[in-house]
Amino acid sequence: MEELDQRIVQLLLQDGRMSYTDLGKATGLSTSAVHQRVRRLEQRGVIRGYTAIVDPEAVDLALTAFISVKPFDPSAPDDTPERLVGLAEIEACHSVAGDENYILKVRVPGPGDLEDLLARIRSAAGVSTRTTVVLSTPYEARPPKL
Amino acid sequence: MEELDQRIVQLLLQDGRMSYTDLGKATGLSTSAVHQRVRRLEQRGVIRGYTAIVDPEAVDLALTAFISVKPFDPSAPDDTPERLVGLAEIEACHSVAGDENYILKVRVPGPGDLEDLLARIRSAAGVSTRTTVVLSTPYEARPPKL
DNA sequence: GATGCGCTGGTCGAGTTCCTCCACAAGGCG
DNA sequence: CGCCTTGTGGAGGAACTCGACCAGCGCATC
Repeated sequence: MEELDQRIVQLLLQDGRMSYTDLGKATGLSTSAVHQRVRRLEQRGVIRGYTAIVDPEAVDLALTAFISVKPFDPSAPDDTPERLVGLAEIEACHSVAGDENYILKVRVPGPGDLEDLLARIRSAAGVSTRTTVVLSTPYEARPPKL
Repeated sequence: MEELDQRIVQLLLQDGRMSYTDLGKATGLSTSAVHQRVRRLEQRGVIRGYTAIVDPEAVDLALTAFISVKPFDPSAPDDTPERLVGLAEIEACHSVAGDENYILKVRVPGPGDLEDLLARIRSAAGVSTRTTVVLSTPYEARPPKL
């Protein structure tokens, strides 16, 4: 990816609502040119979308946890992600190397909901779980430096 | 938080670039009223910012990993997050319950960079590390359901 | 080595839409 | 009643978006 696109992406990572006009000023391009490039980045899949960064506690999702997941039957075909995709509390699902197969990042209002969620995960995917509760998060969702 | 704010936040989680006019149509409020509410949400810290969601591979950050971190000296005052905040490869830092003290989420171009980063983490924070490499991520950064 | 063609990626301008601020109204509440 | 909060509506200015046009470049053709 070339220099200009990279700078545009960098700027949009830092402020996803920046206007095309400002992006143009920051990159030395005209508004239309920037707009065109952003559209291309979007349809190439480099930019997958935009979102607000929200304080989880303010929306009643005070409890974050990582759940490591391992199928009961390692020989069965592994469709864990599809089985879990319907659980909205799961923010992310990573397939990982190591003892367990997947790491899930989940957010729930409180401990009771976590207990409930764990039961639903186990029954939906046929897996055993190991949960690591997040006590606090010093930082999160930092934009990467390109 | 009341119903209307919640719906606005929900919409902005799904599309961080939605215009105030559209937010108004979706919530039945006038453009000005929505704008006012969003501003309040921002300055109350409910909305911390906006960002583009970018395909990591497209920006040469193909390797994601979780690094669990534990100080060499458990009795020393723990300022690990501050010591690591300067390392741009670290996307998130969570203090967790369990055997280790923190879980870091990091992104680097490749294995060599991970090795290098681990060395920098250890020397900067005086910690031992255990890293879990992400093989693939079925989904990530899903907007929570409010 | 020129000529000419198509492609890519840029500027410019104009019409439309959106943002943003302000004045004012409607509803709690002491 | 007065005050605070939260809405509405409108107007001026800024931003978006589209089309027309242009410059550079690769390349087949003469």
